Amino acid sequence: MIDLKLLQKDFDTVKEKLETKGVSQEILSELKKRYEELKKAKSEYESLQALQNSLSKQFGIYKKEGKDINELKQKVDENKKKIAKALENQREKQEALENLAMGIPNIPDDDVPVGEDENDNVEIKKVLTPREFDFKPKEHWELAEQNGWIDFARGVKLAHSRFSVAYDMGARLERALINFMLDFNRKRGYTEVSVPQLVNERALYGTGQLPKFKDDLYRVENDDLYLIPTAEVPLTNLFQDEILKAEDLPVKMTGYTACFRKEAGAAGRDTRGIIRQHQFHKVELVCITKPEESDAVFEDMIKTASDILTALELPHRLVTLCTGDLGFSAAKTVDIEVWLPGQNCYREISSVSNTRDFQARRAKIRYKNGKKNELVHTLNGSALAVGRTMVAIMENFQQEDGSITIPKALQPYM
RNA sequence: GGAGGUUUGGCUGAGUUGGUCGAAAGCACCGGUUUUGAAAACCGGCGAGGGUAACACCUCCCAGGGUUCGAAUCCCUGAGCCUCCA
Repeated sequence: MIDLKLLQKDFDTVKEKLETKGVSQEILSELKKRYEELKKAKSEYESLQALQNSLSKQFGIYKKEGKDINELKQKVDENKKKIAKALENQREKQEALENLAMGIPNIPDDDVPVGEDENDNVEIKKVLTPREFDFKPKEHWELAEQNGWIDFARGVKLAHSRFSVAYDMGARLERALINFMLDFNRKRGYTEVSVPQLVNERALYGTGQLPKFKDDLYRVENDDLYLIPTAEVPLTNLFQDEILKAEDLPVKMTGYTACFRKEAGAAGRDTRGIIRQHQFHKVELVCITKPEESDAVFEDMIKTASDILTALELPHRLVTLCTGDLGFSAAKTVDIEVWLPGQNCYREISSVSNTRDFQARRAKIRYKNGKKNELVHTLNGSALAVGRTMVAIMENFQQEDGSITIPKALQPYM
């Protein structure tokens, strides 16, 4: 959630920043109005409550002393009615505010390039040079089927479209990659954490998937739980409602989970292959930091993800997302795109975001800064998406006959 | 699935004949005195959120509802933990 005090104090700056993310001034004015209304409703309720409290105290004293309480009782009853009204009003205002505020995206950092969509993203650098092919490289689904690594038809039979089955070397490669990545991250100082892959609504509000992106989540009806779309959700919410000790920061975690997404808005995109599946595997990084350290940690996370690709000999590039392409919770995001010779383009394989205090405010994650409690910064990033790494290995390591070699770094894991 | 117990501040733990209880006490922690230094001892401070220039004030004793002028304390519903039975 954005800082409503900041909105009230410095409306123009917030407005200017959020306009680049597609939020209209009208919505922000409305938000500010509702915030002010809530404050007013709150103070009305509280002064009535204060009166009630002091009358009640008096009531007790009168009774003890045997004084006549009829007059007092009448007063108190009247006030009670007012309180009920004021409380209802306050609740209405609170709800009205939250309904709006929870749907407002994070404010982009100052150094995020302003732009409309992915075409305005800014490349930072390329790492490793793509290999020259003396034959026409195939796309991964062709290679996967030819080698018997992935069975698309049977995935559909078991569930529905966008599900697949990995066999033999395909399944082993997936497992090897998970282990390789977790070890790699662990050596970089990230603690391995294994978390639930079903979470409650509160957690999804905390990281910002709800209320806006409900359509993209799988929900377990009977227990009112959701399948996680990314390990960011459980890993970040591990600390919801907590006040961390300054000396325990930064918390650096890595975790492997399956991820589940309905891909509601992606009809027709990437329908072939395993680029976009309803269930995929991902090794995630999540960090909780003091505000002043989050930039450094952000860089460390990007470096870690990039270094995994380098270790796997996969050419890639780093791209700063422009304001229009920035996700809901992110103040700044750097995507890592891996080179896919079969598709002849770079495709996203990791996305590292600093959400600043946006998620921390929603999930109430704070730390003790001296005497004061302050919101932490939370960051998340993939390191890496396992399925897409498999795609990249297949396409980059394919031979003319369609066979695939395994990157040296991965061989001990196979 | 059935029966019972339990849930209090960072921890331990009082408080359950409803009133001045946001809550005793101890530990931990912070500051001071003392000390060459440390320990011990003594003195003081010490939950969280909102609100304020600072006070005041409001809210929170698992969560949500209810009874009452007034609830940590009574009633209902739910959750977590524990024990017993199936």
